[in-house]
Amino acid sequence: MPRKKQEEKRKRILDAAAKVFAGKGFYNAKIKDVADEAGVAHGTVYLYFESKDELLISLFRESLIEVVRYVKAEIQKEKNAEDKLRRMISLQLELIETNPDLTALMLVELPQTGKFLSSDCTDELAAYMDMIADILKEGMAAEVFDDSIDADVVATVIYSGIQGIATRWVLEKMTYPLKEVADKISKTFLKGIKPRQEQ
Amino acid sequence: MPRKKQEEKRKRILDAAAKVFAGKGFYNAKIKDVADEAGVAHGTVYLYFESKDELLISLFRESLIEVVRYVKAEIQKEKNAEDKLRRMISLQLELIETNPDLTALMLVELPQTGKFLSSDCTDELAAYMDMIADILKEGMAAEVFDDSIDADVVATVIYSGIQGIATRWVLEKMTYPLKEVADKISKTFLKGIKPRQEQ
Amino acid sequence: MPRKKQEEKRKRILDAAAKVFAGKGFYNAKIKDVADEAGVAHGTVYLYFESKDELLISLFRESLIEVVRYVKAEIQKEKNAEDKLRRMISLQLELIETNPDLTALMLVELPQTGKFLSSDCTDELAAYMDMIADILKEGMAAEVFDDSIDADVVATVIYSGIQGIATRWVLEKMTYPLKEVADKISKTFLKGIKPRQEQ
Amino acid sequence: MPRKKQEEKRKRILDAAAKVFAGKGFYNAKIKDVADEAGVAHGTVYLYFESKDELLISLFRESLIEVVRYVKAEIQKEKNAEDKLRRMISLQLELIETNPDLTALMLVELPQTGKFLSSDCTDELAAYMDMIADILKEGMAAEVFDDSIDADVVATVIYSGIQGIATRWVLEKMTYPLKEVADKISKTFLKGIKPRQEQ
DNA sequence: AATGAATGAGCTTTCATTCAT
DNA sequence: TATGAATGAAAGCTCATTCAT
Repeated sequence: MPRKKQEEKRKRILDAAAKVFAGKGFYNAKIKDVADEAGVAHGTVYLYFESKDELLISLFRESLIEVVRYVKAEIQKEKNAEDKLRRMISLQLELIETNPDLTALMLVELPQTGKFLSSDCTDELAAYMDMIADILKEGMAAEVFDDSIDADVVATVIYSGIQGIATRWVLEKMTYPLKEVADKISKTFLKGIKPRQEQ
Repeated sequence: MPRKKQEEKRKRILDAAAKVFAGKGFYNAKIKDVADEAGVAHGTVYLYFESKDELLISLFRESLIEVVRYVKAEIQKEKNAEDKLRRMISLQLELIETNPDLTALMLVELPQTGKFLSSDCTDELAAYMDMIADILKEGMAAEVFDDSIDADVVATVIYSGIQGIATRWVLEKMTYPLKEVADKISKTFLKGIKPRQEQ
Repeated sequence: MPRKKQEEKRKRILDAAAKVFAGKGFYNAKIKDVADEAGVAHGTVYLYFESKDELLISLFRESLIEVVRYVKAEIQKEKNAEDKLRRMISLQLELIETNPDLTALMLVELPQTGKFLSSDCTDELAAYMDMIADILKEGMAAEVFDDSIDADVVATVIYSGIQGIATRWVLEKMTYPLKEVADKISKTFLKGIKPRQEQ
Repeated sequence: MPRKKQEEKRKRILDAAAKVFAGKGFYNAKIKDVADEAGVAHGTVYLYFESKDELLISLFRESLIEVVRYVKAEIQKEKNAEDKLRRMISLQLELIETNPDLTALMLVELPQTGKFLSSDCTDELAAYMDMIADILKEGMAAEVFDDSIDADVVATVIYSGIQGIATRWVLEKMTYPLKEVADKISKTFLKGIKPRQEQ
């Protein structure tokens, strides 16, 4: 089988895994379910992935890598830290809206699994968090952000806040559009909830 | 057997479950593990809980109820919305520091499980979120908080932000004290990350 | 506790066992079910019977002994073998109608159990079969029964035939009265199904 | 795997189940026992049968269907009702002699189970009983059987009588040949046990 | 490479039995 | 005696993984 075909099948299995794992949870999902969804025999999954665990980890890692790369690229286009932050938040929510399966999975299974599977995708997650922290630090340096904040703490809070909104959106009926929520989040973090004179 | 003794054993099993489920994850934990930790035979667990699932759900629900009751009571003691919010954040982190097992479980298993087990503990979670939203609304009415914010969205972001910090703390080595982090979080949400003249 | 009370409780448990075992089958019935039905704690059952198996065996043996004694006594009152046979068949069906629980149990569980539990109630069953064979032999000696028949074989066929009718009656809705069936059975065995001149 | 091979393995499991269930009783037999006897892993049993219960039911139903078909076919070859009845009794005992496992199972487990498992094999059993009743009715119409008999009752008695003999044969050492017993049974039912002039 | 029949480790759960009260 | 909480052996069943085809 040509390299191309192979890669394609691998991708099909990964996509199926995202859908199935997101739909019924990693532990409730059977390899057979994933194989069926991908349209292959369940034995075939083992030609591409070592184990069920490895399938999940691969899914996490590769998705995260892709997301980080994409978001980083998009952010470079913005001039200043504030716009970068706004764009990042907005992008993140867009991704969630576009790939709810993968998102649900990350939100719901990654913490679960990340802790117990010996996964290296922690690195990728850290990379993402670092990206946010970097934006913050850039802003602090440029004095558009308060230089007394703790970049790591705030980065974590921002990342988790977005995830929390996403979780709610996913667990509820996924009805309302997330775009308008992005502005509310950005505003919350940028200006805080206490009123300011100058605004 | 006296009622007292019975309740005590039930509690012991719940505590053991919190520890074991937090330690190895719900799906990796065996009923035998919980029983051993509680110092009872594994059959005994089934005298107090219908099934492994019900054990987890009970653990979630009862813990959440207790936490919500406690935090609500504490918050009443504060005069204004800003202090209530600070106190709430601070309390939440204290609780996390005091009961890392339970916290880890909530952070890591609740999303996982909440989605797939037909649990009613969603109600309790909603109650918590509502409590935060209520503080925000009170502050908006008193004009100490910006009245243009969306209380539900911000409540979710705050709640998730705290959880995110907690997750990081739990997944990392749980070394540094969370108390000082509380102030950083409060400040982030109250003042935002953009500098202000008046401060 | 007086001897009298003790015996009464033992009897209550046996009766409960008959009802419960007949109702859901020996293997599906729990000791708890029997205890509940008897109105005692389930631990109490073990004060009167060694084990669940022994409870069943006791039930079988004691009931069989009682039945054999009763039927034998009744039969003595009849003068000739033919009347004895008729009476035996009739009595047997009456007993079935009066104690459907016990009967169902004997029909349904005795074969099952008789084979696998090391039970001595085989003796009692043999005693019953012997009683029938004795009637037949008596009739053969008195030349009211054909002396070419094999008493053991015919006794078995008669006994089983009655049980078969009873089984059907029990498994169906137990509606129609068994009495009239008794005559049909007697006639079948006495005269056969081929027409006779003299009748 | 070819259809043929699959069917063969299914058959092997059914045969093993007949042997094992007959040998130790359904409830005492473990799936592992059946699997071992069939020479497969215990998980394999579940590839062919939904559950232990379903295995038993399948065994009953399929065996009964086969027996009924075979006996019916054989009986057609006989001209008159009397010969048909003799042949039926004789065939039945032959089958018992040839397949003691299956027979023991039917005798011992079918009543037990038929009552508690929601089985449709009652239909098959009824078909068998009907077949006997049909022979009787045919004889009654042709006036070779007494037209005052109740075909259903007599059919039940005959069927049960044969089973009773079989049970005894199975529970005892299965030594003597059943063939000669067949004649005794036939004679019992045809001529009755009371002597006749014409014979 | 792909298949899916077969495997068997390992789990949850049940319930007969025990024994402290 | 009577109770019922506690025990733990044991069994049914699942499903990730393997491997002959």
